[in-house]
Amino acid sequence: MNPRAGQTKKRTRIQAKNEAKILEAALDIFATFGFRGTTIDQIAQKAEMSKPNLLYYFRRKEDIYISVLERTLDEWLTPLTELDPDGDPIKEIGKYTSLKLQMSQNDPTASRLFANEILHGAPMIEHVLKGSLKDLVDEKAAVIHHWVKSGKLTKVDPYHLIFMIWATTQHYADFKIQMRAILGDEVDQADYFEKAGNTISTVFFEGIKPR
Amino acid sequence: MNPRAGQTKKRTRIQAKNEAKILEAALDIFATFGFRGTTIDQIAQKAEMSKPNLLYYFRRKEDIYISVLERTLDEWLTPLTELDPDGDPIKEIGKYTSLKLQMSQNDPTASRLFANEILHGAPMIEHVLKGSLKDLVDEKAAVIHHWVKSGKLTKVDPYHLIFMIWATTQHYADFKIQMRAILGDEVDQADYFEKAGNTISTVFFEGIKPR
DNA sequence: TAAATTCCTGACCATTTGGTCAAATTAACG
DNA sequence: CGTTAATTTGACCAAATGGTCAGGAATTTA
Repeated sequence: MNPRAGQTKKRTRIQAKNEAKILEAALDIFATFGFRGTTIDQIAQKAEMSKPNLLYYFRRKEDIYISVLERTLDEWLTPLTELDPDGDPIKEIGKYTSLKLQMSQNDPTASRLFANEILHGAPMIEHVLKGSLKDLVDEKAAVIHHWVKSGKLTKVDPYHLIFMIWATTQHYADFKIQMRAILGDEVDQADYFEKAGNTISTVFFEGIKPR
Repeated sequence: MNPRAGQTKKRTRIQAKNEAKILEAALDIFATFGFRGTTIDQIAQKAEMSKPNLLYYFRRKEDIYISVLERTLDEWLTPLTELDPDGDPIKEIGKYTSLKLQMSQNDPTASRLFANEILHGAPMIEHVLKGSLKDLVDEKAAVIHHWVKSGKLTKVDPYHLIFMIWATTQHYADFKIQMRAILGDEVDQADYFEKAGNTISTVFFEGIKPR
């Protein structure tokens, strides 16, 4: 019987193993080629199984895509949840930025997957953006707003500050190819992301106008 | 006879009109759905002509895509060329940032088109990135480096500073849907980009650490 | 106006691709 | 071991899609 038909039947070992294998392969392919650019055959090949067998676990291409998105979303939102209202503002924002940059370094596919989805109008995850993401951002924007009010930060709009952090850090995952075209293999060296982090925090904290 | 077969025959009025119509329609569609996500039929419908007629002007889907990319590339690089080595560094970078942000506001499709292309590995424009783009960036990075050396700017890496400017400004085109999900219709108001610009220049110039 | 050229279209084709299905194979279990 | 359920596969289908082509309509040119 099809495993996804019988709601929450007991999950077999084989089932768990194959589903994981599929999702792992799918993340890579979807992140590179987008939803429409990806074929089921590609995923099946990368997951080392036949197409009908893959479709035995996920009935439709869309099901795989949604599963991959959901799986990555949690991980993606975690860093922001850790922004501590009681911590030192500069340190907290520094930690957050650094964490996001690390994610761009260690798991660029996740970033590219979302970039693709959003660029194409976010047809599958719009409700998440308007739901849990918006709630989380609203909450943390309030925290930042409070920091600004109490004079611990320069007067900036909290939302746009968050957008700036997202933009700069995710850029290192999404546009890495452009960076490599300009800087060469340097972008694959170990100290590249360190340099990036230094520049980002210098600009964010001090600004480029000499004091 | 097919207009693209006879190299540089005299361009007809009809030809010029239809080619422009096609490229305009194609920009929109390609920017939204990416190369593989776009069908020739979609472009033909938006350009108000039949598919065979469209293929009379551009023999292959790829030809349209490349034309659209090339057409937008020049416009895209212009602002950076205007960074004046003899101007005031803060003013020059402010002008550049503001110009790029304006482009995200007025022509977000162009930004999305490139984002798509680069996300997918830049298969069509890699040579441009490694060529004229790299040259231009190298040149302007040298200018910024000089500004830093002479103490007119905080000590930052020129390349990463340029990347930061690209990231923050283009984010307002590429991720507008996410912003709208979080902020609502505010993002379509006239003063939204003004607020964005203010935040960006405050952070870039002053930093978020209070003086 | 008549010939030549450009422009346009409906019909058509080959390939790709998402998805199905019956039947074979393997694993699980009493 | 034998029965039952889960897994895998090759063959197949229908729709979508990139692209072709012969010929008709419109436009330019002589």
